[in-house]
Amino acid sequence: MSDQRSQERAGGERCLRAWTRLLRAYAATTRLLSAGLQAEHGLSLNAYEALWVLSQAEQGRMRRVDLARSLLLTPSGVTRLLEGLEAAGLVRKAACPSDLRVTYAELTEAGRAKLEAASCAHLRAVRALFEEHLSAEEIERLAETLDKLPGVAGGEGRCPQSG
Amino acid sequence: MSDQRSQERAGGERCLRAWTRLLRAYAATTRLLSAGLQAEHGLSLNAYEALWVLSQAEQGRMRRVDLARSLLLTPSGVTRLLEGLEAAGLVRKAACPSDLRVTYAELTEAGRAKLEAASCAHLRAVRALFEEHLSAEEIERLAETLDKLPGVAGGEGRCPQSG
DNA sequence: TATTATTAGTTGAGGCTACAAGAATTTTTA
DNA sequence: TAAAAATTCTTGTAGCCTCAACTAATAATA
Repeated sequence: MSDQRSQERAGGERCLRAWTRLLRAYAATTRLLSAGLQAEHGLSLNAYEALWVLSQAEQGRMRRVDLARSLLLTPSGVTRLLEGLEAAGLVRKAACPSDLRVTYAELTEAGRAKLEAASCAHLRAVRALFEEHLSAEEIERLAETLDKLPGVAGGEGRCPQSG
Repeated sequence: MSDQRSQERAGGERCLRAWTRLLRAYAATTRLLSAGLQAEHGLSLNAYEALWVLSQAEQGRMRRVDLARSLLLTPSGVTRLLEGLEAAGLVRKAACPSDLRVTYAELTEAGRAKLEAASCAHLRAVRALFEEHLSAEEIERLAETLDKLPGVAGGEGRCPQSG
């Protein structure tokens, strides 16, 4: 009967529902979208995202640490990811003359070409996924809502290892 | 003409924005929430979810295949996940007399206790994560929207009732 | 300036998950 | 009812990622 208590519980259930949906939405959508990317271009989702982030950066290059923050990976995760991309010739290392600690990750021409080749089909798949099930307003609102969760907005993701 | 084309592009960008937010939201929130669960109870997120799903099932047990669908894991993923939970004594195997192919995953008393012990702090963390950043309506709408994405609602409409 | 703290990045070990292949057991079909 | 197909589950292998520990370089401080 206590109105307050039942409201309490409703809040908990609402959060739990949103949370499990988020987990499932991630699992379901990444499975769908990574399949095509992997089959057609041999790229994982994070590999694609890395190429894309680099392509948006000045001179197509970034410090590896910034790339990590941008992708929400640990520094070691970036090292491993770039290992593959470097082996494939899509990204190369570049030194930073003013700070010998940093190594840039720099998009190669092949990397840019690969990104362009993969983008068309990938973007189409992303659009299909969202637009076939959600209205424009729902999509917009979804992005806005997720943006408010901690660590999601902008490029200012915090590195989990040094936290 | 150009109006239509620019609307086209706006739709693409909207989808892309929602998609990258979803990726980042997953990465950011799972990191936050799994940390506590792992540190305090030695459970991964999927291990917790598995215990929870089992606890909601009749007699605290399910066919492994159904558990896989519910968690959006492959059958092999479930085998490996349950390996750990069985070794920890939280789940046990049980035979199905009517179909010798199936093995049930069955929650043990220790498993139920572990779930109960972990739930309180975990639920609090989930609530904090959402309610500190989103309004009740936003949370509600977020869950509803994600539910419309393919494969999210499918596992079976589990409306969690607080354990 | 010498020392200490911070930052950038890599490496080894290990966890989690998928995929492919295979074994055991129904179920379907001809 | 025998053969084919489908279902349930496990195992080997491999990819991707994290954490802990480490090196190297820079910044801050006494």
